[in-house]
Formats: sequence, C-alpha cells, structure tokens
Amino acid sequence: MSDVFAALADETRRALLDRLFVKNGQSLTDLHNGMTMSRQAVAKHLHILETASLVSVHWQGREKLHYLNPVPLGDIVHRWVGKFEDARIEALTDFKQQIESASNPSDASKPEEKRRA
Amino acid sequence: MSDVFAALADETRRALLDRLFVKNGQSLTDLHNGMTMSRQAVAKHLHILETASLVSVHWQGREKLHYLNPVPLGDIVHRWVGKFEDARIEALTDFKQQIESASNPSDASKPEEKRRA
DNA sequence: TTGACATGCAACCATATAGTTGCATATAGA
DNA sequence: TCTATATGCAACTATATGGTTGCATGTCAA
Repeated sequence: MSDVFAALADETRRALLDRLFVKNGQSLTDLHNGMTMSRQAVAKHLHILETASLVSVHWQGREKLHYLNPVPLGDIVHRWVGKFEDARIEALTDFKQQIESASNPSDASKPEEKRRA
Repeated sequence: MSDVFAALADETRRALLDRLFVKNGQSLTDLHNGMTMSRQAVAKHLHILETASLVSVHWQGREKLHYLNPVPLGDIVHRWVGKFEDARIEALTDFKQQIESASNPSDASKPEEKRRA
C-alpha cells in the first residue's frame, strides 16, 4: 500500500509510467517493444507497479492491458508533498534566517573540505 | 539530482524527514536518539537525504545540524504529481469507460485465478 | 592539555533487487 | 487441430542496499 515510493524509485518503472502516460492501455509486449531488457524483466517491473496500485490491469483475451492509476499517488504522495509545501512556505520566510542566525555563516558553508584535512 | 524517489523509498529516511519536520535543525546525535539502529546507519541515511538535496546541513562547531529542504521535492515530484493530477482529471471522466469498453468486463476482473489453473 | 563528545571513514556482512534464461500454459487464428 | 503469439512461473546470478563494528579525527570544556 505504501511502497509507492519504492515503485517510483526505479528509472525503468518511471519510464514505463511515462509510456503509459503517452498511450494508456498497452500490453506487456507493447511496453517491452523498444526496450533493451528482456520481456520478463519488464513484466516484473509492471507487476511491482501493479502491486503499488500505480497501474491497473485488464485482461483482454490473451493480452493483459495496463492502465495508469493516478489515485494512490494522489493519496499518498500528496500527504508528503503537502507537508513539504507547508514547510516550503515557512521555509521561504525563515529558512535562510534559521541557518544564518545559527552561527556565523561566513565559515559555515562546505566546511567539510577543510575539516579533517 | 533525480534520486529523490530513491531517497524517499526507505521508511527510515521518511521517519528522519518526519522528525525534522517536527523539529528542524537537529544534529546526528539528536536524530539518532531513540532509534534502534546504530549512529552510523543513521548517518548514512542522512547522507543519502543530503545527496538528494532533501536535507541541507550546517556545521556549528562540532555539530552538524540538519534542515529540511523542501525545494527539490517541490521541483521534481511536482512534475510527477502534476502529470498524475492531469491524468486523474481525465481518468475520473473516462478511466472506467476505457476499461469497461475495452471488452466485456463481466469476466475481465481478476481472471488470473482461473487462467492457467 | 587532556578527556569527553560529535562526527567521519573503511571494511565487512546479509539480504533485497534487477536482471537473466528456460520452460509451461493459455488464447487466436488458419 | 495445429501453430504462432502472449503471458506466467521458477531458478539462478550479480550487484545494490541497509546494516554492523572498529578506529580516526576534530571540537568543546574543565
């Protein structure tokens, strides 16, 4: 239910969602077409997307058609983005002040390169 | 730059962001406090969040303070959420029709259990 | 200056993950 | 019915990942 982030962490899966975004309702063979990896690898990725509810499937004869399902991303990610949006609003007003007032900022940026040298 | 999703894929890292959300500007020791894993494990997670630009750091003497950085999440995830939001709007009008009109839906849901039995 | 504290670095380990290949099964169509 | 097509399942491999421990280094304060 909440491994939507894990599903989105892989570049191939994001590419698959991209392709479904361009053309919804594609079969495994459709989606595998043009990719360098094996069909089974694509099938595994699609299954992960399906488990994360990011993709809904629909059998049509011997073809399994894949559809984007935007709902769980809206539900789950929105919570996070909403949080960060709230933080952003506050941040834009006091983020810099917070950091800069924490101590003298002149020697505070990127000190790792000087530390433990 | 774009492994924000990978950074968010781990539960521990989401918990760390949660803790920074509650109280911004905490040190490694602060954030490690109360966690079961080793300090070094937490340090690794924080470094991943830092690399993904989800967390900004600021040295203050011997302490490294960690701050939520909401900007890249807004930048990168917004593209995706925006996409899915667009898809959602269309979806709510024609997603069901797409699926249901693709063929006879009465025998189309969860046919895997019957197939190859 | 010395000891305690805060962090970093490196080596190591176990498991998860992304990929492969081979074979089985179901459907469509000649 | 027979063959090509579409997909699934299982075993296997290599590498990424999350975790550990040990030690080194930098900073604060008595």
